[in-house]
Amino acid sequence: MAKPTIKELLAMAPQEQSVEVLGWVRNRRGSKQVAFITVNDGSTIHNIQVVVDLNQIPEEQLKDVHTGASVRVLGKLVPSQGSGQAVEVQAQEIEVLGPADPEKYPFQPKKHSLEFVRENAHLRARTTTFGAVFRIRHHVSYAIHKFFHEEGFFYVHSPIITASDAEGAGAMFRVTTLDPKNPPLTEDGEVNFKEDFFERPTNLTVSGQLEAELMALGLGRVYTFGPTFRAENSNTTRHLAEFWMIEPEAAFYDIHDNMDLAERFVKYVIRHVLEHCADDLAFLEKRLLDEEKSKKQEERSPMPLIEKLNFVVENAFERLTYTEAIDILLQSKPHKKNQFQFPVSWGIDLQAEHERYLVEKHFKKPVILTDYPKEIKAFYMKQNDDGKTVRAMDVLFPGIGEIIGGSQREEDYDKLKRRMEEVGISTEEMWWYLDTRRFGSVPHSGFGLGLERFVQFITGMGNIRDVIPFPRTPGNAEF
RNA sequence: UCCUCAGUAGCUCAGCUGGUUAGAGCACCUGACUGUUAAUCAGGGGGUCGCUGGUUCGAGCCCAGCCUGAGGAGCCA
Repeated sequence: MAKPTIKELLAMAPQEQSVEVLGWVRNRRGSKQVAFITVNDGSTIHNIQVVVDLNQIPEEQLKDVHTGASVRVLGKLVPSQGSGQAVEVQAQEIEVLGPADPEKYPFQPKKHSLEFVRENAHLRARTTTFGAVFRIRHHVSYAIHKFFHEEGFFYVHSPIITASDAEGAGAMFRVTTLDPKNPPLTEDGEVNFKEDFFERPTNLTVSGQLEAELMALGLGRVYTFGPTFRAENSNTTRHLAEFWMIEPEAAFYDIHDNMDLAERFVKYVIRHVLEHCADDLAFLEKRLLDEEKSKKQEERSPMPLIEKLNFVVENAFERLTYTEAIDILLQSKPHKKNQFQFPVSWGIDLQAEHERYLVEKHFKKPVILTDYPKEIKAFYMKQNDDGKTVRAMDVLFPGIGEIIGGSQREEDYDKLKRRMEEVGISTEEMWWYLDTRRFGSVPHSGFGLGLERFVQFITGMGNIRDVIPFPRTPGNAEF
């Protein structure tokens, strides 16, 4: 039999059978006669209680049993005499595999601030909160693959190193093997990338979308799921320099198919987590409620975490155009009372305060905005007949803002080429992208979803650095 | 990058208008306790008050610069 995890041990019927417990000590307490050790192995949020009769187990075996130590316990699985758990392990032998000096181990059996735990990111998988978050992150990732597979989408691996710097999605990390102190120069005194590894400038990808489009125009329905890099100097609770993005792309999908897909997708994944991570969600919900006790009434969430997730699953997303959204904002109280920091008018890029008003105050549910002015959106989006707007769609969520950004793509070769020239994107370097519109072009659509923002929404974690194991942010790449 | 706030024991924090030897809870160590649930009770050890400079008879507290962190904004997913 495979070694049972604590999750499996807790589910067994206690019949005084011999069991082995492997895990990390969370806490130890007790009296002269008996000691209680709570052990966790990460398989579940629940701990198993090991009971030690001090008349039978030599003191020597217990002296290194401190919070943080790893242990192997041999014992019998019995019904618990205490009220906090159904089963427990009556210890017969305890071995400390790796001691943890209690003077130096950073975590204690008490509540720590997220800032402190974040500074100990190398050990934080051992905490209750982060165990729950990372188990949920796994289930989210699994449900994403499951959803797309069931919908007939193929998982494609887009490149991480790209030569294209035309995607316009922000500052990029240069990839080079040149000596930074002494790079080869051209006659003009510029760095000569002809001598670099790829014989041209290359960067880490900021999006797999363009490659996903190439694959979709052949495989039909595809999605990417991989790391993405942005060298922006962003210091917020919603930005990372390295994050994971999911980008489906589907041939013969128009903007409405795209919206339907996005809504189905989000609901499917949340439903999966509700079904499979109930214990972790319950803990995170309680944690959030405790945290919010110290906040003002108006800053508290309108509903508890699980209720919020059910609400998203059960209600249709509100769909409206950018133009309709601007009208609502122009009619709104904050606009009339001059309370928006950024004034509202048709053509502006919506600010966080505007999106929050629409999602949190006006509709009180997820919102999909479409048909944005072309000036504030990317070159590849399909142009509407009005000549002013493009078939973009942004899905806005309460608390975190834009969680999905997508569009129907411009499939018309001439329109796409003209737009690229207008905004100054090299049609020569992007010949391969334009080629898909020269040969057998079809309407197609797709979107990008930031995995971490999604996990933030599902777990209720306020800071994006707490939903990725080892966050990369400006000035921060330890661990 | 900009704005705001914060930095006191391993952790969470208190420290009055500048005044003598800087405090509490938790953790740790010692002891007590027949089954605990972040156990409880008694005692003990533990501090470069972020760093540098300044004002002052005297600075944890006031001033300047810097460092680090958090929240908000921009950029976006």
